Order: sequence, then structure tokens, then C-alpha cells
Amino acid sequence: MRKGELTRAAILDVALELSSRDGLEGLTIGLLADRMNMSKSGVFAHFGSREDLQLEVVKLYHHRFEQEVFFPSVREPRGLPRLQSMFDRWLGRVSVEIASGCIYISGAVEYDDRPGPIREELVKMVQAWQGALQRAARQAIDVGHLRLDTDAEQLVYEMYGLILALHHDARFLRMPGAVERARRGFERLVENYRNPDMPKGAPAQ
Amino acid sequence: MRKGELTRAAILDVALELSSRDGLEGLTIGLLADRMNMSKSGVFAHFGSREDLQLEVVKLYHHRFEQEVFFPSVREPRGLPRLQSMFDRWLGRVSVEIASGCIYISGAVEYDDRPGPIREELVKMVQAWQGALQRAARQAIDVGHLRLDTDAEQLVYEMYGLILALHHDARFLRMPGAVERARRGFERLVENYRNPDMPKGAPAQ
DNA sequence: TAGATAATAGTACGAGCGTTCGGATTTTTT
DNA sequence: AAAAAATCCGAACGCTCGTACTATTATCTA
Repeated sequence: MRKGELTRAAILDVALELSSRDGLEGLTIGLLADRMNMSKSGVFAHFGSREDLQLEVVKLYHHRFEQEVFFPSVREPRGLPRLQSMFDRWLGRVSVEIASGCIYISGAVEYDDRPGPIREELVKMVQAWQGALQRAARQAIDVGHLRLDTDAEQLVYEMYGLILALHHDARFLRMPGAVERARRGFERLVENYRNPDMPKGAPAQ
Repeated sequence: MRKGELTRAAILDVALELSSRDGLEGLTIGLLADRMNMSKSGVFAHFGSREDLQLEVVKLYHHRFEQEVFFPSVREPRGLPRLQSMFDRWLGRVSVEIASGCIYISGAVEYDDRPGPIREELVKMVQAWQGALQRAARQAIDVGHLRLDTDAEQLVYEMYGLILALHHDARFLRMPGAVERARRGFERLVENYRNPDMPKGAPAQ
């Protein structure tokens, strides 16, 4: 009961790679078996069904996203620094995913009208991430980095738009300089909502 | 040579509807034939291949987009009014497409890594739309509605992000109030780039 | 090391896909 | 109304998909 879990993890790793490129619906057991130098049934045996496999891929992606983006950011001090760290790391990850594809974004399009457990899982995870962003934004308001009348949900909405536009322009249109556009958009966003009379303490970073 | 073109148009109409919901790759001739109460081969005979059918769907969508969004806007006076009209009509269309799906957006994800004529056609059309937006933005700068140091491409980038976020939050997450978020985001955008000392003439509505 | 158990391969099935082809049927033309 | 042409259907092909079942091999346990 040891080697099985090992190959299972290896399969999931390749499955995540394939799903990133071709989408979760484009993930096929046959292709996965080829990449693994295994038989279809050999791959299949590790998961009860294709849907289970896809679910595991989604969960694996979420786990890595947390590890790379969320957890390091919550170690930053509350307020603007943390919010900026979240955006920076998020942007850093997506700019890498320009080459490989982002499952949150492609999944949102693939499953926007396809009910089932995969959609539910994806929605849950995206909502969790948006919730984390909103919490960070509200803290930035509470500690006085952002203006008191700042609409946290609106702020997160526009942050999400900047990332989606990055994915669109860079990955689909293959436009250079999209990363810089997203960064400048966020700067302007922060400048807009920034508290003009910052209270005690250092001026956010 | 008349009835053929009629049913062909009817098929394309349903094909566009199906592609909006399930994506261009989700469009299947069998399902299309069912909806048409026709045989598969009967439907197929109107197009040389499935790819041709998909291409025609893309072109039809583009045509309607031009008709509903672009052409009415260019009748507005140059500058901010025209740019605002473009965004308003665009937003109006997408808020309708929350129920049906938008081929530009889903196509961008489906074909971001799938080469071929369909991708090329999609890219061409999205670039045309972004180009039109940029021209309108530059005119708004030239006539003095927007600040001289405004980056037109950056402005269009952020406009696109607002629409993408709308599609994401409303269609995927089924969030209410996303339309209003997009509208407010655009208002903030305009307020940001607006020329503080507007020249001669009315203050751009 | 022997036995039990887990892991993989092989084969086959049924369904759905795009596509082909020949014939029936309808529409248009003469 | 007859001839020509366009339109559509039905059946079949080859392919790929997910999945089930059986057998073989590798791995772990006692």
C-alpha cells in the first residue's frame, strides 16, 4: 500500500498539467495513460471514475494555490501590505500560468452551465479565495490604510477583473506587456481607495 | 437554391444558441440535428465539415455583436459619449448573455492553446473590437475629454477586465449585482482619466 | 521465503462522435 | 407537366471515449 499512492500522485501531477492546458473536460484517460507509459485500465484503477479524477485534480490545484499564494501572504502584516502581497503572488502565479493555463479561470468557463460536483467544488474554492481577498481588504479599511467608504467587494471585483484580463490578453491574444498592465491597474486601484490622511505608523510598506 | 439557404440560416441560429451555452467545442451535430428535427446528415450537408460550421457560428456572432454594440455607438459624437456608449451597449449585451453565454469569452478560453482557423478567426475579431475601443479612447483624449497622459491601451485593458469579471461573477458564481459593479468600475475609470479642465463644449453628458 | 494483497495489463463493450454514400423526396427550372 | 437540380434521410464506417472484467505481475507482510 505504498507504491500505489506514489504512482497515484504522479498521475495526478500529470493530470493537472494536462488539465491546465486542455481544460478539465479535455482531460482524457487515454492521453494520460500515454504520458504515464501505462495502460488505460492501469491509470483508471486509481480512481473510481473520470469525474473522481477531475475532482482530485481540482483539489490538487487548490492546494498548490493556497501554498503558493494564500499562506505566504497571511504572514504579511494586516492591511495594505497583506492585500498587496496577495495580489502580487496571485499575479506572479498567473503570469507563470500564461504558458500552462489556469484551472480556476478555464474551469469557470467550462462549468458555468454544467451542474455537478466538479462545478460545486470549483465554485466553493473560488468563493473561498474571493472571501479571503475581501477579508484582507476590509482589514485594510479597518486599520486605516484604505478610505472608510471603500467598498471591499467592489475592490475585489476589480482586482479579479485585472487578473482575468491578464489571462485573456496574454494567453489568448498573446499580447506582451499584459503583466505590467495588471500591475499598473492595481496600483491605480490602490491609489484610488487609499486613505488620504494615513494614521499613525508607516505609510503601508 | 432558396429553401436550402433558409434552413441553413435556421441551423446556424440554433447552432449559435447551443455554442453559447456549451461552448464551440461542445457544439455537436447530433444535438443540433435533434433540435432541428432533422437527420445528422441533413444538417451536415449544409456545411463541409464541423469546423466550417463552427467558423460560420463565430462569424454570425461577430456580425450580431457589430450590429448591436459597435454600429449604434459610432453614431454617437466622438469622445467620451461614444466610448461610454460602447461600454454601455457592450455591458448590456453581456448582461443578457449571462443567461446564454458569450462566445468571445468562452472561445478565448477554449482556444487559447488550440491552434487552427477557429482560433485565428476569434483572435481577429477580438482584436478588431479592442482596436475599435482604443480608437474611441484616443479620440476622447484628442478632443480633450480625457487627460492627455491617458494610456488608451491601459484603459481598454481595464474595461475588458470589468466585462470579464462580470461574466465570471454573474455567470459562473451566479452573483447578483455584478452588472452594477461593472458599471461602477467604469465610472471610477472615467473619473480617473477625466480631464480636470474640460475645454469648450458640453461636459460630455 | 511463502502466501496474501495490491497494482497493472489486456481485452472487450456500448455509446457518441464526424463523416461518407446512395437513394428517396421535394423544390425549382424549363 | 416533365426534367433537372437541390435537399434531406438512413444506414454504415472508423474512431475515441469511459468503463467492466479477467488475468498476470509486482509488492508487501508474516
